[in-house]
Amino acid sequence: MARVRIADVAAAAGVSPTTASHALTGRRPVSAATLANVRKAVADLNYRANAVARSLRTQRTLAVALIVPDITNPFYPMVARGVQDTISDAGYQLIICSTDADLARELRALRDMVSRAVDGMIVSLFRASDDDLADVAASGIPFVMLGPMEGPNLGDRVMGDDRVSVSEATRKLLNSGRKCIAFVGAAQGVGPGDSRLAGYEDAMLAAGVALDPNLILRSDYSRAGARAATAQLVGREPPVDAIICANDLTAIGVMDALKIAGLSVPSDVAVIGFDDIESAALVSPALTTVDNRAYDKGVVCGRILLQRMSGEITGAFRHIVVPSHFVVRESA
Amino acid sequence: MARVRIADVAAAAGVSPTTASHALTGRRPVSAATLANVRKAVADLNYRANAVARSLRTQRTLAVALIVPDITNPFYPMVARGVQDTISDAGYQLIICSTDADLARELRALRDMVSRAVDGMIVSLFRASDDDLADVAASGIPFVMLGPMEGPNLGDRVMGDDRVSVSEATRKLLNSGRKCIAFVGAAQGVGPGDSRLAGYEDAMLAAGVALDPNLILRSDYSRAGARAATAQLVGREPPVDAIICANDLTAIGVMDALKIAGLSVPSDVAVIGFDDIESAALVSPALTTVDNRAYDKGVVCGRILLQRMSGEITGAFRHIVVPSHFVVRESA
DNA sequence: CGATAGTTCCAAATCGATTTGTGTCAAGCT
DNA sequence: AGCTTGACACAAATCGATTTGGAACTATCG
Repeated sequence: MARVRIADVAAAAGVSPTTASHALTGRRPVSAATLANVRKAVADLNYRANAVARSLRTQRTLAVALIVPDITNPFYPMVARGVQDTISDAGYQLIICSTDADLARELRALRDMVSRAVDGMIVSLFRASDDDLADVAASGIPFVMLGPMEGPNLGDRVMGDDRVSVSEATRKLLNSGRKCIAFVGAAQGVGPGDSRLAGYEDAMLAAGVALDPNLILRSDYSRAGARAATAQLVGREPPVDAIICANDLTAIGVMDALKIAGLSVPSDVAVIGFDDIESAALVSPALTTVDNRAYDKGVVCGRILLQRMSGEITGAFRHIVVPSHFVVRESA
Repeated sequence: MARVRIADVAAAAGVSPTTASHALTGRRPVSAATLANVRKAVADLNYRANAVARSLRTQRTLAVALIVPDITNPFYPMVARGVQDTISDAGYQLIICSTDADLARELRALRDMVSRAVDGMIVSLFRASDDDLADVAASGIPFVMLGPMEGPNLGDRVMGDDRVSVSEATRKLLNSGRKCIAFVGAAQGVGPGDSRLAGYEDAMLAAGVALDPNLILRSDYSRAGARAATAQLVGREPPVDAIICANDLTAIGVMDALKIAGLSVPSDVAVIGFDDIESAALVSPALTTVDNRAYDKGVVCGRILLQRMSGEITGAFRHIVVPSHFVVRESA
């Protein structure tokens, strides 16, 4: 129960703590006999170095923090997996903090991770302001921002090309002969909805179609919210024959409403989502959507962070775009 | 960039580090004037206590580790949320480690968390053996096991009543007149499938129905696997008129196969899943299933751990069962 | 043989906080 | 006045590892 210290190991091996440390870390050479003795003592006593003490001395924790708005949103676990697969070979542990998209919790997580002296951070914030990130930057801990948000140039940034990919999806609908295309999104400034709406607008304008504000609805990324919003779209003249949605849950809610209204997808109305969550392939008709490449984004974040932490790259912050894939299924 | 230490704060406030520490921790009283000076110095210098140094001295990290097989399985993020909501008020940070149900990673995570001296652990293991947990127990760190697995009495345990609830679900099918009920599960010893199968068997035997080995299929918890397995069930005589599944994904795969075979759910065949994942409500027909209460299990784990860490409970380990809910939708 | 280089090991300093032991001073009480 | 008590501040020890600066000892070589 009483923890074994390196001094105990050293005593058992008949050497000084210094030598035991050198034997275990390989920082300086020790004789083969000493090495064997120390190894044996470690095994006999079941010694595990105290990472807290080591970190204090070495000024490294071998830990990377991932701060996300909501771990139950399937996007983030997939990001986490990408990060972990990337950094764990270099010996880093991933610490995941979920903040519930709550400002106080976001701030607390940021402060706490700085205080715990993690070696690097990957942050995806919904509410925190630039000043809060400035605090992190001031601490000298390298960090990567994940998400579409604009912001100060305080660290590296990894983002999707939401705007471009939604624009392309919209163009495809136009090319396939859809005439009246609506967009169901989120309140302004909340999450990634704005850039997706911008993509929709880009494509419409590029095709010479005037934007109709009545075809742009605000929702809240939820299935129920989308269902309610869609009610406003049915029965219009000319009839809406395609709907672009800010995310997959919205698209599923839209399809609920269409079914209730007696419209069939995709023959009457085409529907396109965003994210490619697992459910997208499960609903009927299966959802045509845009894969946001969560895993790959995690990998990219992990890689940049590794390079920053090792000093391999310094100076100017990178802005890396991870392009999305269009996933064609049945709904469009 | 150079980190601010408490000595710097003390200097700025014109007191000794000792006094600064007392002012900040409240461990001993200080004069109002001193307190104000120290607070001001903290604000001016933007001081954040180094948690590593503090942990070394206090022998507490205020961190709890959650070790799970796969963070992308929606069950575990929900558990994480329950844990976090429970422990964060007490000042604990949650550290989530995903092990990919890989033995080497499970061991590494266990060792690493012991080495990092977390104050408590919640572990859900797929592969690791009892000895490995014995190491954790030997370290004196309290831990809670989450999952249905049998095992040594080394720590507190939180589990579902999978067997009972599947048994009840099966009984309901029998009561509603289903005659030929199959079970699609997983390979023996992998995950929670065994106890669910046992529940199926309990109900069948209790109803005086002999078990037919041909009605018990092994799959792998995946949609595709279940689809393939189900092929063996169609066209039998007497026809299978109900299928109990080890989890929801399996159930969804089963429904895929039934649709292909031209059978309708639930009129020809009733289907029941387990877990109540988000997709369960999204598929068509919506899946009747058993809610495994991930969030509540997280809360229970967190509560027990808090009590152990505070010394509020000691001695004999608890075995807590979190009963499941039957969720009736359209498929049965 | 003496100088030099190379091994091998140890004592002590260090990381940055908290905690213990002690001293000082002023107020309260007999 | 003398004694006790409490408030307040500081110096030094402490947590458990790593790292620095030598010391001791052994080979090698001219």
